[in-house]
Amino acid sequence: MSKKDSKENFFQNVYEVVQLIPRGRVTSYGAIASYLGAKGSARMVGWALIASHPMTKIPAHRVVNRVGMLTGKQHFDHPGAMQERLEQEGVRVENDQVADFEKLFWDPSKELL
DNA sequence: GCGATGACTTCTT
DNA sequence: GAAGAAGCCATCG
Repeated sequence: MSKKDSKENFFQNVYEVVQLIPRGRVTSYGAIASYLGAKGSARMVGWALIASHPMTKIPAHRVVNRVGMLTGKQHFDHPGAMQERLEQEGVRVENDQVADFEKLFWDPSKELL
């Protein structure tokens, strides 16, 4: 831990935020990135989830893109698991897209504030 | 070491 | 308003 600390911190932050997402709620990569200060680097958030998925048990299915589309469902154990899990939590998903995404949107910088 | 790709977002045409 | 291109940072080939 010396120079890599910054990067690790970013990953840790993502895990914390995603784990703090209330059940039946979803968020976007940009929101997390912006909250962490990586505004513009939403891709890193996605990478963090990929790395975190097999590492930590975080509800990555609660994280979707800006339009609420389950873009990363393919990265789950089984395609469709993401949607099933969301529905299991009370989130309605249609055509790999979160219904009422704006309503279920969970902004860390606003809700967590 | 350079090029290409990726669970995205935002600006510009 | 919609479509295309660029930007961002890290990992893989």
